Amino acid sequence: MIDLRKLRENKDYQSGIVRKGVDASIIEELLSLEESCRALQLEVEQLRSEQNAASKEIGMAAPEERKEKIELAAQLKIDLQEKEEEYREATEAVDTIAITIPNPADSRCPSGGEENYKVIEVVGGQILPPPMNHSEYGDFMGWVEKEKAAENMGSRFAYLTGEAVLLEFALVQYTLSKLVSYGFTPVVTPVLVREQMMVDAGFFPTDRHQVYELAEDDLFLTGTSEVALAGLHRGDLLDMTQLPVRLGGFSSCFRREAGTYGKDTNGIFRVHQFDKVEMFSFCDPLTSWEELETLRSIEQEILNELELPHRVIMVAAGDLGAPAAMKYDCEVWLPSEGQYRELTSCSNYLDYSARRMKTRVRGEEGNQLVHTLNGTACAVGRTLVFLMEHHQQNDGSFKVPEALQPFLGYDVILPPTKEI
RNA sequence: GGAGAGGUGGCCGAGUCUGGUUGAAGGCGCUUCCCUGCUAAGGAAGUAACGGGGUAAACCCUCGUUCGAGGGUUCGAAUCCCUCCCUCUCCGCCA
Repeated sequence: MIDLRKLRENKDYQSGIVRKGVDASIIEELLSLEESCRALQLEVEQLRSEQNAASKEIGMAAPEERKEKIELAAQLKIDLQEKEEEYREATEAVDTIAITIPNPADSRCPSGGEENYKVIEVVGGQILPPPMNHSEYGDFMGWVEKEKAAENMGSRFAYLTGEAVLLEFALVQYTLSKLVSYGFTPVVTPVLVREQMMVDAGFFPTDRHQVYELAEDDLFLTGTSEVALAGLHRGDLLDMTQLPVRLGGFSSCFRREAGTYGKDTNGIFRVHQFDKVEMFSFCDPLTSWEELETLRSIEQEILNELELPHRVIMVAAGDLGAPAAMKYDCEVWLPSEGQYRELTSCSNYLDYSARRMKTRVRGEEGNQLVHTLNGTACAVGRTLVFLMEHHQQNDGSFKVPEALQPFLGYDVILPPTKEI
């Protein structure tokens, strides 16, 4: 949720929203609704104050005076109820719009859409494609089974088999131990959440169409453990000494991938279900930008140790999700496609999600909302895609990156020997 | 799934039957001060959040809201009624 007070007092705040693609007229409308709402609030509160006072008198009054006083209070109540109804409608009108307004983009974000990103850093080269692309190599190694998956589950599903599974768990182990060394608490999160949790984490109403819903039970399958991680401190008042609260969530992630028909149909680059280790931070509002840099550096450290050439881009304002004020994408070079593709990302939500969740920190001058940030530590399936292209050898074997070797047990995986 | 008990401030815990001066006793914790070689112990005071308005501004004034959530009854609800959520105990089922 945006800060309505800031919205009316701060022009930059407004323009940050416009840069996200919201029509300025909507903001104008919201502001005028909000103003009349406050005027009504004042009236309601004055009436209620009178009514409260009248009621209080009754309690103290002598029995013979009561009848008269009750009649007076009853009339006040009728007036109050009328005004309250007006006020209720006004707040509803404000809320309906306010909940859809995205967090303003930070002024440092480039303007524009998907194409207007700014390259922050490039690490490693743009190497030539290996003999097999990730999809072919997955078949070759017997690591990915998509045909049966298509029959049983539909498109965009896959079975992961053989050493790929061992690689998956090595990746998870490796990532989690790295996060622990940075002070993250590992968390295995539930993947089903209530609607309100989706709203509070900043995903609803904007991204509702991307989420699987279990209508019978009013639950939603999360597309990232971030949702449940955020909920770990919903409604809490934290101590400054606790911050940052760093959580490393592991969970399967479910995404409908609506509107991506025909896109990335090869292999397991884009599937409905994958496992992910996610970083989440509840942070002191004063240091959240530093925290964002920390998340980014951890992501890059992981990419470097997995020996994946990549670049970091700052996502343009118009391409940011609703809750993010700024976002870095780490894009890894995908040799078979000859382009950089997103593998991880991290963003600073500032107080957008915290406001909905009412997660606060006790401060010297009153309590304030915390800032929340999140970043991908390891999106396992997609990481495998890049590993399969970058570490496949000419003889078909797979060279295990050194960082993973302790967690896997060997340094090379040989192709399966053909059965006759 | 069946039967019962319960959700009160940072925490614990009264109040609910018998609705009114209870934003809520008491305790713990915390803050400030006093006392004391130091510490501990002891004494005094203070200590909810959120929202609106006032103000140049405010830790200042004022109003409102909040006793799991949302409705209802009433002049007035922590207290009565309804719905939902959650926790605990017993039974059943179960990886």
